[in-house]
Amino acid sequence: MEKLPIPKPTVMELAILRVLWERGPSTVREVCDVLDSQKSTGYTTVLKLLQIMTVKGMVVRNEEARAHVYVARQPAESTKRQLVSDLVQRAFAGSASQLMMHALSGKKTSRDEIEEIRRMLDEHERKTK
Amino acid sequence: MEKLPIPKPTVMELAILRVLWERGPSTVREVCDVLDSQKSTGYTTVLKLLQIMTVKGMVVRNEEARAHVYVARQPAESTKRQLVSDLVQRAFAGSASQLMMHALSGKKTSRDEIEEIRRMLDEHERKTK
DNA sequence: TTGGAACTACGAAGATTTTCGTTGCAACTA
DNA sequence: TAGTTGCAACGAAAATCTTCGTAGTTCCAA
Repeated sequence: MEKLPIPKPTVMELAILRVLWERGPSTVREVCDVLDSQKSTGYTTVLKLLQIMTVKGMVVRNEEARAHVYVARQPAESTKRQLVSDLVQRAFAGSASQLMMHALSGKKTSRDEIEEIRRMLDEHERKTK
Repeated sequence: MEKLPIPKPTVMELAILRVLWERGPSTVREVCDVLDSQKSTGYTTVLKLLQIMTVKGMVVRNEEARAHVYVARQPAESTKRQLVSDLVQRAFAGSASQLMMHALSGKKTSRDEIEEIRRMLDEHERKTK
């Protein structure tokens, strides 16, 4: 009954995944505490979300301890790639440069950040040569 | 009763906006035909969406003709900027370079596209100097 | 051993988004 | 004029996503 393609995370699911990526394996309580520091989120709400995410295959959990420990099943990288790719398709007709243009025109992109992007372009070109 | 901040378009709303941006002022029928070429979408579905978008202030319509003519109220640029900004915040903690990195690691970005991005970076740096 | 604290499971309410059936009207046509 | 077609309006169903109340368990401490 495995559905291989893990669906794109919803807004709340992504918020939870970010906590798991950052903290590593975490209990509902731990995820909840982090989220609460940004936006009040009820305990059972987070629990429910994690249960749903388990069914969707986004996370797996270790039930040995009384408080189950959840782990993101996909690494941050591939999920983020999926999100970007989705937006690029839906809003920019597949054009990465268009995406970049609009990212830059947004608020503050520091000089350092621009330099960082250049480094990435070099890197990327070197790798795919 | 004007709510100035136009909300972020949903998936379907964005699809419709893209048609309006591309075609310019269009009737429901025209939008519908374009959308249908990608994914079957019922006429009344598109009509309803456009009515909702009118209430939200995303589009305005000219009711002179029997078939109302809809126009996007925000230019493509600002809406796309909003979408990118939203993703950058939600998935990349505000880092444009992280966004870029994941965009590059996605599909195969052509050499030309990379060059194009470099040009944009130069441009952007020159402008904000 | 009893009571409370911390958890999971579950269902269902709320909120949002998407889809569509129906109705009524206006314009066209045979 | 009677029938047909195209359109707007509307309501409500369907599909998602988010939130939370309640019930049942387990564990610990007094």
